Amino acid sequence: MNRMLMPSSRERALLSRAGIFSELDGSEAEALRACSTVMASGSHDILFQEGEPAAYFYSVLEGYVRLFRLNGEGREADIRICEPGDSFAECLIQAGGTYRYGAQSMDNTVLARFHIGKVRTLLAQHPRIGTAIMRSLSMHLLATMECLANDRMQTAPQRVAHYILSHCVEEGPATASLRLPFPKNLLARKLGLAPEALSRAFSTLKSAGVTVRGRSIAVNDVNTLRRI
Amino acid sequence: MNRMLMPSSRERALLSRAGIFSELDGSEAEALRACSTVMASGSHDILFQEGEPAAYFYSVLEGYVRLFRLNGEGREADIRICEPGDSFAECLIQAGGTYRYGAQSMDNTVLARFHIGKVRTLLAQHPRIGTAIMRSLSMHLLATMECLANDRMQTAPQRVAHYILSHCVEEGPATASLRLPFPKNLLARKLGLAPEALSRAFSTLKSAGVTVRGRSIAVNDVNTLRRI
DNA sequence: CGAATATTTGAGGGCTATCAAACTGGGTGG
DNA sequence: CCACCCAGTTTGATAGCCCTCAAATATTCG
Repeated sequence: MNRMLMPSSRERALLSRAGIFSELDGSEAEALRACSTVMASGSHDILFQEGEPAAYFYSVLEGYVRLFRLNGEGREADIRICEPGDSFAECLIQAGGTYRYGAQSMDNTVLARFHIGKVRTLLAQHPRIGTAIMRSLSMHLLATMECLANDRMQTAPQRVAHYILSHCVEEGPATASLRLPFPKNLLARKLGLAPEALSRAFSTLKSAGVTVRGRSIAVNDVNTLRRI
Repeated sequence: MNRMLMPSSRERALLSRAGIFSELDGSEAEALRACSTVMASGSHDILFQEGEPAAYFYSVLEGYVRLFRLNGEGREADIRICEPGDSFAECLIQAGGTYRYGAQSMDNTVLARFHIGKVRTLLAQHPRIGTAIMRSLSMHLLATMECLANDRMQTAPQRVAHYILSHCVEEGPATASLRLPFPKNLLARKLGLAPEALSRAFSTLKSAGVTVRGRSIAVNDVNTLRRI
């Protein structure tokens, strides 16, 4: 299921592109890298479950990981979809103990796994690593707060419009397009919707000039979309 | 509107009870305190608006502050209700620039206001202050993620039951009680509900042995409530 | 005591989850 | 090359949940 990989130069390159490493200098990056192992996992593999003792935090190098919580019986809710460059569970460096949510690979993924205890030790010696982690935590917190606010005030079509507008690239006068990096059911999870609701949201947005074909999305008029 | 206060010994005591200060030693606490000003504000005062340049983060000493976001027109959503001991906007130490949400005092409040630039300078000299801030960020992130998951999977009565169970004190065999520290409309905001929905949730919970009188809540049987 | 503020209750409607079924596209093996 | 299969997606029907508006009732505070 999970196979360990030799740290190849390709993986070193991927790793240094991870958000945690930006703004670290050579020796800091090397010290942090020394706490990590690169690993791979297949689609649907569970990386850890809510409640397990927490030993590692992770950075996604390739693929997608979903973080979720379970309710008493059966129901589960997604909290976040992690993309390449994202890290997760680094909050346990300071709020340690056990994982507070589950993590599941949603594709063939490559991950860097950091030993929490070792990284914690590093903080005294390399304060800028602490700063890098604070930056990551801060950005996650802001993103999660925005997500919460959007859940509480936006309808499904508005959430989808917002996603499109913040990920598309302009192509011509007010037109834009976008190719989803993952299947629609992952986008639905990310937005807190059932897949059916996402599909209906897209069809609502047709009248606002949004065309969907497979993973390709085209926007006729960015300004119309913004008014949704 | 906002009046500055002399740093009295009472406020010093309040301040050291703030989450940020726990686990700091005397000199670290003193250094952090030197970046702060104590201030008071009245109910409904706006402390800052989304989009304003961010110069300070805050710790609530007394009273309650709500963090919220505005939608295009009129609608607003609450993100968090901050209680005494909580800090907010400390994520801007690393993800600085502008405030990403508004903050409004919901009572007569006493706040400590920390100058972000000064605190950022302190980090190199006192790494454990950075650790304290990381811990605060981590706990906020976990709490916000839990809130998001609960919003996505729990109904109004379930959210209220969850709130009661996590704040009540046991009194007898399986019985418990709780006194709300703030009016019900604040609880409604905290749980992402309209005040009417909170009221209806309480009345639904009557059949599970929950009695509400003003701010006092009594629970007949904790286990019944847990099964909601 | 009285005005302002909270809370409750009722009626109605919009939104989205759920279940079930039809449909799509791409890959498989014959 | 084609029939088949499968996972992902779409569509339809239904129901539950919660928001909104409006009005009645409690509470709080000065």
